[in-house]
Amino acid sequence: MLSNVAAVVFDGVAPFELGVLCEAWGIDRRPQGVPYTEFAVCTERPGKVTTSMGFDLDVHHGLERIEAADLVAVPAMPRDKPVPPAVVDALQAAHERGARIMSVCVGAFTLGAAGLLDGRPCTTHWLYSDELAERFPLAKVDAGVLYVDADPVITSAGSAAGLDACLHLMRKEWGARAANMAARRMVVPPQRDGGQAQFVRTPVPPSEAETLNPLLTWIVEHLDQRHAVQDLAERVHMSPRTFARRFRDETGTTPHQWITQQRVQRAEELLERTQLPVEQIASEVGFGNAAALRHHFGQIRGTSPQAYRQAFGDAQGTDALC
DNA sequence: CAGCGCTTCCGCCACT
DNA sequence: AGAGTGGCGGAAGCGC
Repeated sequence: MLSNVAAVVFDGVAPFELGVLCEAWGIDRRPQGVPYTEFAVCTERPGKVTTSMGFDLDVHHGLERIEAADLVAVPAMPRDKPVPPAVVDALQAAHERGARIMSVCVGAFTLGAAGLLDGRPCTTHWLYSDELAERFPLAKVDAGVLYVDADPVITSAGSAAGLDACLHLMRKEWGARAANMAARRMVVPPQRDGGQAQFVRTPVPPSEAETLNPLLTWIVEHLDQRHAVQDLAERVHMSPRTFARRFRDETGTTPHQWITQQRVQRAEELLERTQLPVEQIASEVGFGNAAALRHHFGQIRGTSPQAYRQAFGDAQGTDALC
């Protein structure tokens, strides 16, 4: 269930991280075929809430709004100030009744204060991961990833990684097509995988010519073919060694892993919108056989292609929007 | 699911 | 000196 989202804020909230949540959950994208979520921002005492950027919010809802939410979202808030006890109580109550809780960036500290990270794998902005581990010794902090889905508790890394976590949740609940559509409306790349490294060295490459982007889109357009690292390196006139390094710098993964992810992603789309047999989908996305597809699909998505099609497949085959 | 041959990845180092 | 490159080899991972 994912139809009602509440974002919790208190004084000093970071506007960008809150904005990420508003953008992800607060916009009606039903015309694009994305399920609707009721969304509200709430706080202990409705009214003025200060932000970290020198302007204030006027929040209309109190913490009781959380009771209706199946997802409680926590943006980045001051980690050096005590979390209001009422917020702690509300988070714990939400967790106990089975709601999902997600945090963005240092919002993880708020979850930690509510004891929600104890014994769970989690992450936060790489700058603060040591501090998080120190202050919440029972939390299993992984500093190197974009987000961690320890359902029902999802934590994400710095700022924009929150969006990746949101898209991940949409994909999980609504399927790849709805998630891709939402991503498209937000004009962000469809989805980065959670395990992707936080520390991407060249997040904004200087210019098209100095980038692997053209190669990446070429690969995606020719997914059905085999792609050896050596050939790819030649295509961009680099030695295999340099190519591998540049690839990691720009994407945060290795060529092989990246391609596998793309293949699974494409397979998802085909499972959703076509009736093609798994065998044929496997070969269209570049897996040698159906077993290979099943293997990687299971690894990355945690289900089988068949089960995925059951859950998200479009029996009518109508596909006007994508 | 095991085993085998091949590819990939990464640390190290020498060279521009 | 310092940054980027590329070859090498071993371990891990992959496809079949």
